Amino acid sequence: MEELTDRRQAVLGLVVRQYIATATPVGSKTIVEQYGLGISSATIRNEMAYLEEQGYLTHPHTSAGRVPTENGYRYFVERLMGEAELPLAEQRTIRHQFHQARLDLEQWMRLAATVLARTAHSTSLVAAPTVAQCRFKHLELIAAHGSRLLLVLVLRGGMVKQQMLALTCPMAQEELNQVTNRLSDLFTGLSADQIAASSYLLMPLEEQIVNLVIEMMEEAEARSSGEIYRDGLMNIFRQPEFSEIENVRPIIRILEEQSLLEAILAEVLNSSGVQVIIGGEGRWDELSECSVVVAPYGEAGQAVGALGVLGPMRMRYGRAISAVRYVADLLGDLIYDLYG
Amino acid sequence: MEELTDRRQAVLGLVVRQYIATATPVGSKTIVEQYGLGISSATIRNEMAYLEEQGYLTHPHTSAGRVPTENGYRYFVERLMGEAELPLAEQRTIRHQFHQARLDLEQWMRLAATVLARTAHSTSLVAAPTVAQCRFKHLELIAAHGSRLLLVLVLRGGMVKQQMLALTCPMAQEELNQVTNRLSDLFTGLSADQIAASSYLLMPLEEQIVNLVIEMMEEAEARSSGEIYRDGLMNIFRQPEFSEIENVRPIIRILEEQSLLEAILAEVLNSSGVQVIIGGEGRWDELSECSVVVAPYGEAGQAVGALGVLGPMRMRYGRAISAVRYVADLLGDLIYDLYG
DNA sequence: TTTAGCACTCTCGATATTAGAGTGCTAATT
DNA sequence: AATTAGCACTCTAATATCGAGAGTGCTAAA
Repeated sequence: MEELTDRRQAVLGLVVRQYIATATPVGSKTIVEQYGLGISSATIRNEMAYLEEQGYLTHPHTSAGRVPTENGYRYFVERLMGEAELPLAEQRTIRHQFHQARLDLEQWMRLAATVLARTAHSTSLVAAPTVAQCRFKHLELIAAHGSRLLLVLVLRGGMVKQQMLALTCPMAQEELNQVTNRLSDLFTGLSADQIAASSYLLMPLEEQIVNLVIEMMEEAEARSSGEIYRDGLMNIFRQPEFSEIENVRPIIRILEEQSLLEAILAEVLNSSGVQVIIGGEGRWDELSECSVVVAPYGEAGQAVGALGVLGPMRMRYGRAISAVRYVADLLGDLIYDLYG
Repeated sequence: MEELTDRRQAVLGLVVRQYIATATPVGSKTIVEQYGLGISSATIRNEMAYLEEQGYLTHPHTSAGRVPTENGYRYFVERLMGEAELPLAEQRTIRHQFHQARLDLEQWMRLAATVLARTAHSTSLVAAPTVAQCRFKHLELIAAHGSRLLLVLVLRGGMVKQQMLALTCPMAQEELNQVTNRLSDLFTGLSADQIAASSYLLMPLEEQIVNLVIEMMEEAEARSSGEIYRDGLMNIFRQPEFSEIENVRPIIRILEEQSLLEAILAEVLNSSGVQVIIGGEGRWDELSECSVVVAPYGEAGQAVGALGVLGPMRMRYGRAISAVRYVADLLGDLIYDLYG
C-alpha cells in the first residue's frame, strides 16, 4: 500500500464516505458539488482514474460513478478514517443498561448483542467466553426420581454446569453426600487433566461421576460449546445491497452455520484489539460482500470471548469499530469484576 | 363451512396439492392432464367457478389459473388431507438422534429445532418448557472472590438456576453452609408463594438470599424467561414466494421479535394436539402470508413447552403436521422420563 | 348435466427508444 | 506542467409497444 498524495487521499476518502452514505456510485461532479475541494470535476476525474489504476476504486460500467474496492475500503479504514469514540451520551446509556441488568453472564451476552446491533446498525454476534483451563471448585449430587441423579458442577470463576445421569440402581441422598464430600476434597482446585491423571481408588459409582465431570470440564474448555448470540438481522436487510434475495442467501447461511461463525470469531481470540475483516479477505468467500468488525473481550489467557458486527462492505466503520471496542471493553470489565 | 360434493372436494384437493407442489396458479387443463378425473376441462372450470364463489379459490387475474384462499387451505387441512404419519424410517432416525444425545434439556431443544427444520423443510421454533408451579428442592451457596456469592438453586424436577450476588461484606464458606442448611430445611418442597408467605425470623443475609430465591423461582415460572430455539431460516427463503425481499421482511421481524413468537406459542399451551394457523387467521397480520403448525409438549398442567414450524401458506401440511406431532410426543416422553 | 368451441382478457417476455449520467480525451488556459 | 472547459461517446434504466400464450367464461350443442 503505497503513499498517495494528499489530494488523492482526500478524493478517495470522499468517494468512500459518499458511497457509504448513499449506496450509489459517485461521480466526479457529485464530489465537486458536495464537498468542493477548489478543484474542477475534470481534475477529480483524473485523480479517480489514477485511484482506479492503483486498485482503490472501480467502475460498475463505463458510464457510472466510482465505487470503492476492498482495497479502497481497507485504505480508508487504516489511513483515512481516523479514530472515533462513541459519543459520551451513548456510552452512558449503554453502561447504564449493563449495570441495571442482573449479575448474570447470559443476560449480559444477550444485552451485548442487542446493544451492538442497535448502536452499529448491523447484525451483531456475541460468543460467550470460554476459559483456557478450568478448575474444579465444587460438586453437588442430587438424587432425582428413580435412579436418576442430577450432577451440578461449579468451576472456579463461577461457571455452573449441570447434567443428568442415569444410574444402574438408585442411591440415597446420604450416600450421595458422602461421595460429594469425598470427591470435592480430592479434586478442589484441579484441572480436568489433573483429575484424569490422578489415580485414586474409586468405587464404580464414583468412577462414573468422575468421568462425567472430566467430560463436562473439557467441554467447558472447548470452543464451540458456547452459544452464539445474535441480533439485528433486520438491520442488514434494510441495506439496499440486499434488496435482491440472492445476495441475502449467503448471509443467512453464515448466520445459521454455527461453525463458520466460530471460525471467524476464533480468529480474533488470540489477537487483541478491534479487527476489521473486509470482504472476506480471500479467506472466507461466504463473506465476499460483507465486512466484519470483531474484538476479543475478557482476560487474555484466561476467559476470552469474542464479539462483533456483520454488515455490508458499505458499513459505517467508524461507528461499528467504536461500538465494538466500547462494548468489548465494558464486558471485559464487568466479567473481571464479577469473576475476578 | 358447508358440505361440498365429492367432485368439488376432489377438484379443490387437486388444486391445493398442485399449487403446493408447483407454486404456480393451476388451470383447468392442468388438472385434466395431471390427474384426469374422467371429466372435461370445461366441467372443471365450472366447478372451479363454484369453489371460487364459495371462497375457497381465487384468481390472481382474469386469465390465470386458480390459487387457494386461506379458507381453501383450511378446508384442505381439515377435511381433505387425511392423517399422515412420518415414515417409520424417519421416525427411527429421529428417535435415534435424541437417544444418543446427552440427558440435557438444552441439547434436546436445539436438536428438536434442527430435526423439525429438516423434516418439515421449514423454519422451526422450539420454546423450552416452563413449569406451572415450581418447588424448592435444594440450595447451594458458594463463596466467590471478594464478597461475591454464587447462589445455585435446584428446583424439583431438576431445573437448575444460578445467580451471582454481591454482599456487603465477605462471608466464610462455613457460615454459608449453615445458611444453606437452615434454608434448605425450611423450604424444601415449597413453592415461591409459600416461601414468600412464610414468616420465619431471618437474618439480613438470609433475607437477601430468600428474596433472590423467590425472584428466581418466579422467573422460572414466567413464560418469556425461556429462550426460543430456531433453525432452518434458510428453508423459508428457498420458497419462490420469498424471492422478493419485501415478503421476507415481515418474516425476519417475526423471528427476531421474541414477544411475537411467544404470543403465538403461548396460544397453544393451554390446548392440546397440533394446531394449524393459516395466514394469521386475522389475529396476527404479521403472518399474513404464512402458516404455522404448532403443538404443546410435556405434561399438561405441569411443565409444558411449545414447538412448531413456520412456512409459507403453500406449505406441505401433511409433513409439517406429522413432524410436529412426532417431535412433540417424543420430547414429551423424554422429558417425562428424565424428570418424572 | 356435460362438453366443444370460441371470443375475450391479461400477463409475460422481447424489442425499441429515449433521457440522462458519467466518462475519457483533446485542446485551451493558467 | 498542471488544470480545466468542452465535447463525443458509452452505457443504464425507464418506458412504451407488441405478440404469443395461457386461461377464463359463456353459449349452444350433445
